[in-house]
Amino acid sequence: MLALKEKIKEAGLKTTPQRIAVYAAMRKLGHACVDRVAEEVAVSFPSMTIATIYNVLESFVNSGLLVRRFSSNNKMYFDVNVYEHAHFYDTADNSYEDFHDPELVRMVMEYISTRKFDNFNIKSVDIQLVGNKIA
Amino acid sequence: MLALKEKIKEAGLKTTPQRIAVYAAMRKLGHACVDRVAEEVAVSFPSMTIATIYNVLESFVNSGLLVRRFSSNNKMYFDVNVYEHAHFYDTADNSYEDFHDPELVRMVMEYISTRKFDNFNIKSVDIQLVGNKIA
DNA sequence: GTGATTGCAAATTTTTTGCAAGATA
DNA sequence: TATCTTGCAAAAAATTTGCAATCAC
Repeated sequence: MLALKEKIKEAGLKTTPQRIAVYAAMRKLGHACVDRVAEEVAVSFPSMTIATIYNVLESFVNSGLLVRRFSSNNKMYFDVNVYEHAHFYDTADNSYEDFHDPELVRMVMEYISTRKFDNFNIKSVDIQLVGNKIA
Repeated sequence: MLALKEKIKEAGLKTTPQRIAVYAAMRKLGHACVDRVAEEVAVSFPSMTIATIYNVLESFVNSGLLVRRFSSNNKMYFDVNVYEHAHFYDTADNSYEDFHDPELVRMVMEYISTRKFDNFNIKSVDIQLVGNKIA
């Protein structure tokens, strides 16, 4: 529990019980949409409102504690791992799974760097392996 | 205009004026969200309702005339180019631009194919170069 | 003619907003 | 204590639904 507070403080945010609860939920979930976070938070903090969850998630994104993910179901998703990495994306349930493969990211970044894009400033590269979990 | 009808028929769909208008709009726009399509369609077909636009877009996705794109602003986006290709994604205005580079896609696919994923069936790979257009 | 498609209106889902009350540093 | 954060309630934005009327083949 201390590590959670530390991370929030480190990010330059005040450590409120609500923020701790949301960050703990994200630590547990890894990737999640808002209602999934709400569901998880409700276990230990049922009085927390959905507006606060939105507030907290946004403050986390703005301070670099979470990153938003790309989705194809018109909902916000967040990732607790903020370093650049690839993902599996399951189109059946819109879930993510990390694909930890620094070599792949490095290879793509290196390839990109050989190209000149004078009309676009690339900040990151997002790679998703799209498909479905095998039952 | 004939090519549009042909494509729709080819996809196994009845060629209604509404579908032609939506497909023409997508051909012009390349990538678009629903309200952008509606705006474009309204020029030539102002009586068309938003529900029909959703219907048509969905029928197009189901029949392979369009593909959905991943976005980070909780809205549906569609791509008129259905073959696999990478994109620039501008986080400032949530716009896409094609990054036609078959070599990149091939390289990543080849790299992926050297890995065994026995719990995930990969259908496609989505690569987005995330950043901002330079003014 | 028949089944698919459209239009409409209402509902649902997801996200945002404004502001008063409360908590943190 | 001053400022930031939370809770609430309402609104806005985006998508979906049901059904009757219309259209394409």
